Amino acid sequence: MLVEQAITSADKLFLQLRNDIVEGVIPAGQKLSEIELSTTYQVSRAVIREGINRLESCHLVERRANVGARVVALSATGLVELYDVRESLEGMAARLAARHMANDEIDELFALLTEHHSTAKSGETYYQEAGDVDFHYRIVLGSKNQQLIQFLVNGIYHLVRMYRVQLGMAGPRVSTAYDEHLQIVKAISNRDEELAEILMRRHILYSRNNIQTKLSD
Amino acid sequence: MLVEQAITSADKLFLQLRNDIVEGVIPAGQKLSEIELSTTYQVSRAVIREGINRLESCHLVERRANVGARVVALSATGLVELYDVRESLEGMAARLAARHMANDEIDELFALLTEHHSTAKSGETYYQEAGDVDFHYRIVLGSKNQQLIQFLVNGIYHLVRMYRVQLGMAGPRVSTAYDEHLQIVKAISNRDEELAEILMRRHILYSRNNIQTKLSD
DNA sequence: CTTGAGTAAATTGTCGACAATAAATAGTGT
DNA sequence: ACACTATTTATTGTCGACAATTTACTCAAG
Repeated sequence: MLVEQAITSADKLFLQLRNDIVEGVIPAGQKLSEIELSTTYQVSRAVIREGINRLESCHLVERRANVGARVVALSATGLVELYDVRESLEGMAARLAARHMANDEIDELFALLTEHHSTAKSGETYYQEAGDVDFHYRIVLGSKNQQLIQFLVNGIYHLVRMYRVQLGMAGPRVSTAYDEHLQIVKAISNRDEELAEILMRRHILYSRNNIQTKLSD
Repeated sequence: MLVEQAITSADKLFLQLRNDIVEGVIPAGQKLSEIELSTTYQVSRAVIREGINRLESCHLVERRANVGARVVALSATGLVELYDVRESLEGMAARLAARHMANDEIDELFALLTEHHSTAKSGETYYQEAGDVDFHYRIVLGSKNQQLIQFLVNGIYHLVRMYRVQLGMAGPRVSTAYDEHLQIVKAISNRDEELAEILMRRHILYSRNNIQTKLSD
């Protein structure tokens, strides 16, 4: 996993706040008061503002001039919209991965899948979700497209996780996902760009539909 | 066109800096010294830092802790990578536009195309590029996907423009683009999502290839 | 001449105070 | 009681100064 190391205190604050927001410690829609945060975290307002600015770049908070920042309000619509973006970008990532991934990277991917599969059968849902994240993460990195990597890893993934945690739909659909993952890796292994993209898009579309029906209840 | 109005002085500075960077007044790779900028623009360093932070969210500058910010270094690779991302996202935008655009919006789009076409025949290259931007812009808005709109309009479009200006390839391929635009709008008008996406992706792929060959010289 | 440690200069990070703006409250007239 | 205005309060925006860090420079040793 990519390690983001904090250098300045603004870095630390940013990472902590991002985690707190993504994991739901700070709930959606909540106002982020600069004064309040500066007293709780024992740093000056300049540091807080710096941190909030970065959260804004991740689309995790929204600011209005002279009013303040709030954690983004989440809605079923927003999550579904996000999945459309994911479908498009990760589909492209799978296509590029089929073009650019090294052979040994693909081998590792196969190994990872079987390992996750055996762990999943023992019923540990935590590892299931972690495995899913890891899988998508490697495909994205395999695209070798820095712009794409940047958008997905530093932006969209945190957003998706926040939505899923707060809407109470963490870690669904893991049992069926394994086979879909396997087919994708096979397509990449065969250097079949077209199929890799199609399968990845379907895979994410299924998740989208799954979420949409769950939200109807 | 969407009007971004500046409220605070940090807003004004951000918009000005962004424009200067995108239009090449501030060249790629240049260091953005906080002290220097604060003297030239006659504002405090806090305002400068705020502005630079926002430029960072647009991926127009890169910062390193305790070192400073520089305008992103551009390369042929980077531009091509960006076009892959565009292909994916705008393809999805065209698909969603075919699903969600209102009939009168589509009519306006047709009208816009013929108008731009007649203007272009008089040979005004400025309007050609503006027309192209306008066209893509409307498709993206027609997707009604706020996440997608956000990513493209506030992020990628500025980046693409910067790359194109600085690599000296503003406004190419306008003559052939008209027909491609027309076919896309027809597909949207027929509510043919699949075709709309395919045509948009091809359209952007052609631009990508065009740029790639030009960069080889 | 090159390499390295050590020092000096310049730049960024952080802080607390003040100014400007928006929200909340109190007061007045109808 | 209601609507509207004036005032107060709280929050964000901006500023200049200081601390921490990096970079540039000096100088001595090999």
